[in-house]
Amino acid sequence: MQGRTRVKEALTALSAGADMNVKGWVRTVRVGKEVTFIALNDGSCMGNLQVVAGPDIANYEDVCGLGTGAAVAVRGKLVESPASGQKYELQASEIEVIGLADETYPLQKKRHSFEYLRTIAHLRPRSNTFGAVFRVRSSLSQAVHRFFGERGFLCVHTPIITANDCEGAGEMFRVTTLNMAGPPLLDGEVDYSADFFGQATGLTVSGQLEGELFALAFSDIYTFGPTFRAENSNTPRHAAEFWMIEPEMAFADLMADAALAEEFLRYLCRHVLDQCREDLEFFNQHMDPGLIARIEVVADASFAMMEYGEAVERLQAAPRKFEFPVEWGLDLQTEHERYLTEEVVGGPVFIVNYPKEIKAFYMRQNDDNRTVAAMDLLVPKVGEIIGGSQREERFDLLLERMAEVGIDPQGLRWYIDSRRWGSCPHAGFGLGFERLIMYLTGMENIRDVIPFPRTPRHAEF
RNA sequence: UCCCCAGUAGCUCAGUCGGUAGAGCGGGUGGCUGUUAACCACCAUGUCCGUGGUUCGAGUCCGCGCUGGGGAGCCA
Repeated sequence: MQGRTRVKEALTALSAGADMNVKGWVRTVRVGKEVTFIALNDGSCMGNLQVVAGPDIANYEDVCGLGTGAAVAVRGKLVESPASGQKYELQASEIEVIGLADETYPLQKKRHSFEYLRTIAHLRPRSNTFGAVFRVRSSLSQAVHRFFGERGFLCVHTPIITANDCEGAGEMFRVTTLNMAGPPLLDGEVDYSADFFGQATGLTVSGQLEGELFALAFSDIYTFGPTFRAENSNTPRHAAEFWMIEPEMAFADLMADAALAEEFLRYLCRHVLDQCREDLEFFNQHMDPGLIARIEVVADASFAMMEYGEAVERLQAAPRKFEFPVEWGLDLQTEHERYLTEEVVGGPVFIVNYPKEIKAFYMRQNDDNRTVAAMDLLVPKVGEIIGGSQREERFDLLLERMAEVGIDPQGLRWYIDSRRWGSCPHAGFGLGFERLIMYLTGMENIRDVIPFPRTPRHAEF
């Protein structure tokens, strides 16, 4: 007998009777005089395989002494379980102890706080919750690529190291090989012309600008990669390193953009409902009792759409007080967004056509001269989950807008060139991957949906 | 960065009016059992975050610092 059978395959076998090898980590051991039970997990699914060992196996004493966390290989026969609680169990004929775990193993067979588990991020994937989180994360990641692949979108890997420092999308991490203790100086300032790239560089805060260039060659593209923000944000929704999905479509306007965002989000909801059911039920039971119902609503509903101007009117007419003022021209706060999606609409809603003063320079100016073709998708419990826009494709207007907000066109010559030759209407959006995972699992802290999260003062592991 | 809350056994927490510290889980030992994060009995657990102060006496009150969490801002 060769190979290794995964716990998931064993538990879902069509019938009992097969001999198999199963390898994994011990979750609990229950020792008896005549028989010992081991709950074995290999990460392939939420459930454990019950291994039954009798005194007849060679190293029965060692097996009885196993602790939570040990790695073992079990050879045995899959049999119908005589007791309730599981359909099958593995009647062991041989148990090899591969890696011991003594009583100092930090994961106990009890509930731990998420705060504590963050301090042992190297071990928490062996817990039920984090097993489920990272199975869902992996499955969603693959679903993202499948969604775009099925629709003919080109996957583009935009650069991680960049010299764009004028996107205004947040503070950048500096990338340098200069000696920090004594950098070369020019007129009292650090001389980046002596640096590795001959100029100041940092980690990307967005792949959008490069993505646009590829959309103007391949029509429909997307990026899915890491993004870095050096903001000192201490909240459950922000990390210094996170993953972002940014599709971009040529010959598309804001409505086409919103249509894609809606199709995309509904596809991903349907995906976890169909493909991650066991893990989702775990979250629904332990984390967020309304989770599955909420995802089902989004998977089936069509999303509402509301003009920014109407949103402001609705907020001003709201029978409740907000902490922050509501007035045409001001940005919507989290409390406003949640009121709109939870109370006014009761489901996902696009807010479109924002005042140009509160949005980025690359968004397309509308004919009213005071709004831009921007959209935010708001969902209950989270607020903004997708932000996108139609881009300003008109050369003169783009330059005009850059001058207004004080961006030096020289640093973005390559971007402006795309409007010089063969420019066309195009649109795209950005979705924070971790926020999607939070939305679809009910996990409430971004640090608990990233394997080894990076936040201010935290880069361990 | 601002505001609020918390820090006590390996983990989760209790600790009253200021009087030298407890429970559950985990661990150890034994018992029992086709068991289900088993059950029963016994045993051991401590820089009460650090620091300075008030006090006869501080886990408890006060100042400062550190760490963690929540809210806000920034945003995805």
